[in-house]
Amino acid sequence: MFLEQSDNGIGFGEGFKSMTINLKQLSKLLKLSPTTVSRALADYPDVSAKTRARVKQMAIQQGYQPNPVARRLQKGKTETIGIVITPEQNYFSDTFFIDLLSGISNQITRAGYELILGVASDEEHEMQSMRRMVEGKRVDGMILTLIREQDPRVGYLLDRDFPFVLYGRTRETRPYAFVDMDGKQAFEKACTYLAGLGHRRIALLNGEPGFMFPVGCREGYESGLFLSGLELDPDLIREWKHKDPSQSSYRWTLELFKNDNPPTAILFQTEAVNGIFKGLDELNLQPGKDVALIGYDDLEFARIHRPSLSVLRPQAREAGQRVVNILLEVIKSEDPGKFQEIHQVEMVIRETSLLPS
Amino acid sequence: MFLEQSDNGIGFGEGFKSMTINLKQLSKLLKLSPTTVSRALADYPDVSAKTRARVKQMAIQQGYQPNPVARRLQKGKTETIGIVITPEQNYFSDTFFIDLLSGISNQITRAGYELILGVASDEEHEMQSMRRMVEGKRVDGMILTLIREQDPRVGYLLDRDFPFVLYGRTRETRPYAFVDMDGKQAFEKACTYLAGLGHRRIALLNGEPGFMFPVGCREGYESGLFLSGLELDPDLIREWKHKDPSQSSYRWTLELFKNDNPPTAILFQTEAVNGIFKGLDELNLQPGKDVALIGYDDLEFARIHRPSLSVLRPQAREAGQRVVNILLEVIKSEDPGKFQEIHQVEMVIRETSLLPS
DNA sequence: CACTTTTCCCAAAACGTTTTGGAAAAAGGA
DNA sequence: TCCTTTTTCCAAAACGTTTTGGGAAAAGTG
Repeated sequence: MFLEQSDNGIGFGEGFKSMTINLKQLSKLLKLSPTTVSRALADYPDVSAKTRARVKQMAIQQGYQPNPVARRLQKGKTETIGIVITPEQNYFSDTFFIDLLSGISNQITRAGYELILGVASDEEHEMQSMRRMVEGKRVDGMILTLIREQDPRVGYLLDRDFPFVLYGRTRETRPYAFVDMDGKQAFEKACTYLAGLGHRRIALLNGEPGFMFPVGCREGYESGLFLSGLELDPDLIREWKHKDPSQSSYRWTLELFKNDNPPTAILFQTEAVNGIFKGLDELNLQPGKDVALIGYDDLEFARIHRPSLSVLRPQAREAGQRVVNILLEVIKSEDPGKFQEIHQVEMVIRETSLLPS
Repeated sequence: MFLEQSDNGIGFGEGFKSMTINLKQLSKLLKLSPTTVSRALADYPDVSAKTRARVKQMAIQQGYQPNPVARRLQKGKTETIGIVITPEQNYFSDTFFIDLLSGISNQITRAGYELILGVASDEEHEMQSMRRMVEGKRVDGMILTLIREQDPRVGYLLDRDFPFVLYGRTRETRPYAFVDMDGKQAFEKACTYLAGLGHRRIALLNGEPGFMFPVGCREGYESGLFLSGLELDPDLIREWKHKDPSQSSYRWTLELFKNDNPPTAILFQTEAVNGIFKGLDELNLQPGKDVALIGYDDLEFARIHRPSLSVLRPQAREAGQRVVNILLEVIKSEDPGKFQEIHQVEMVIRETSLLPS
C-alpha cells in the first residue's frame, strides 16, 4: 500500500466513518477552484448557470456543508445569539416562557444562526454570563428577558454599542429595541370587563416588585378602575414576592377575605393561581361563582381546570419570533430605536369570570 | 493627522468603542512574536517565567481574550455541546429539569465550552434539530434527555460514532454513556416504606408509556410489593398520558376510588400532583390522613404545600454536572462504555406519607 | 576552550471558508 | 478584422488562532 501525502485532497482510503467533505475536496472533484465552488453555492452571478447547477448537484450528492466555524472566522460574525435565563427568580415554569423560547429558537435556526444558553442563579451570575458572551466574542447579539425597572444589563450593552433586544422594557432614556406585551391595555381591558359585569370590588395580585412588567399591569388596573368610575382601594392591591412564602398568593388570598368589604373579583399573574385556588378552597369560596378570576398567561392548566380559568393570553411564540427578527436587523446595524413593538394581549373569557353574586 | 496602514497593528486612533485586542496586536505591544504570546498564555514550558508573567500581565491589562472562533478553527473543535428540548411531551415545567439544565450549563461554562439549545415540537423535529447540529459540525457532542424505550437518536449517534451522553437509558445493546436516576430502587424504597407503615393497597400512577424511566419505576414498585409480601393488583396501576386529558391524573384518581377496595397510598410522578390533589379534594379524602402520597421529583410546591408532600428527590443538578464531565471525556475519545452511572434517589418523608387510617 | 545540552524564542504553516482583484475566453460592435 | 464589453473563472489574501519544526543564545561539561 502506497500512501501519497493527501494534501487534503480526495485521497483518503475506504473505511472512514461519516467523513464529511471539504470545500477543497469538493472543488477537486469538480475540477474547479474553491473560489468558484464557493461562489456557485452562494449564487453569485459571476458563475455560469451550467456550472452552478453542476456544483450544487455535486454538493448535495457529497453531502457537503460549509464548516460553520471557518465561515464565521472569515465573515467576522459568530452567527450566534445569546440568552441567559435565571430560573430562580422567575416564571420559568410557565409554558409561556417555553413558548417564547420556542419562537426564538425556531426563528434563529431558520436564519442559520445558533442560540447559546446561559443559566444563572441570580442577578450577579446573570451579568457575568452575559459578559462572558459579549466580551468573549461568543455572540453577535443578546436577547434579554425578565427585565427589571433598573436593569444594569441594558446600560452595559448600550455603553458598548452591542446589539440586543429586550423582551420587555426598562427605565432607560437612550433608544433601544424591544418587544413588549401591552400589560397596561390587557389589565385595563380585564378590569373594565369585570366592572361591566357589575363587579365593584376588584383586587389585583401583581407580579414581583422590581420588575418592569407589573408596572404596566398596575397602570392598566388603575386606569380600568378609573374608566369604570370605581375607587382605588390600596387594600385590594398586593405585590407577590416569589421568594418569600409569607407573601405568597395563598396567604395573600386568605388575608384579602378577612377584609370587611372583600373583593368579588381578582386579577393576577398566573403563577399565583395555585395559591389563590387553595386559599379560596379553604374559604369555601367557589371560583367563577363567589369570586371572579382572570389571570395573566394561558397555562394549559387554565384551560383544563374546572372551572376553566379566564385569562389574558400573550402570544409568546410570535413575540419570540419578532425578537429574533428584530435582533437580526439590529445586528445588521439598523437603528435599534426603530424597533419598539408593543403587542396586544388577547382576553379569553372562560368560566371563572362571571356575574358577581 | 497621519494614518499609516495599520496592518492590524496597534495603530488605531482614539474613539474606538470597546475595541477588543488581538493576539497580533498584543504581541506587538510586548515586542514578542504571536507564537510566544500564545504559548505563554497557554503555560507552555518553553517560555521563560519572566516573559510569561509579563505576557499575562499585559493580557489582563489589555483585556485580551483569544477569539474563540479562530481557536476553534485551528483546534478542529467547536468547543460546543448541543441539547434539544421538546417542551410538548415532557416534564419541562418541573424545576427538576431546570436544575438539570442548570448543572449542565454551569459545568459547560466552567470547561470553557458553549451550550447550544434546540427547541423541538415533536420527535421528528427533535431528530432534525440534532442532525443539524451533528452533520453541520456545530457541536462536539450531544446531551440527550427524555429517553424513549426505542430511541432512534441513540442508534443514529452510535452509527456515526458521534460523542453523546444520555440522561436516562434506552434499550440498546451497544455500549454507550449515560447518567440515570435509579427509579427502580427509589420506587422500591418508597413502596416498602409504605408497606412498613401498614399500607396494603398501594397504587402507582406511572409516567408516560414509551419513555424508559417509567419502566424502572414500575419494576421498583413491583419489587417493593413482592419484598413486602403484597399482591400486585393491575387495577392499582395506571400510566399517565400527558397529551390525553381523559387519561389525566385527575380522572384517574376519581376512578381509582370507585374501586370496591380502594388504595390507601399512591406513588406517582410529581407532574401529576395537581390532578391527584384535585381528585382527592373532590372525594373529600385528605392527603396524609385518608391517603398516603409519595411523589417523584421535589418541586418547590411539594415543600410549600400543606400538607407538605413526601417525595423521592433526584439530585438533578449533580446529575447534570456528571453528564457534562462524562461527555467531555467521551469527546476526548474515552470509551463511552466506561461511563454508565446510576444515581441513588433520596426519599424525603414529609406530611403526606403517614400511617394508614 | 570546544563541545553538548538546555533554555528561550520565532517564522511559517495550517485550520476551511469568503472576498479581492484580476485575467482569460467568449461575445458583441464597428 | 480589431477593439470593447461581457462572461466566466481563479490565485492569493485574509480572518485569528495554535502547532510544527527549528534556531540562536545561554548554560553546563570535559
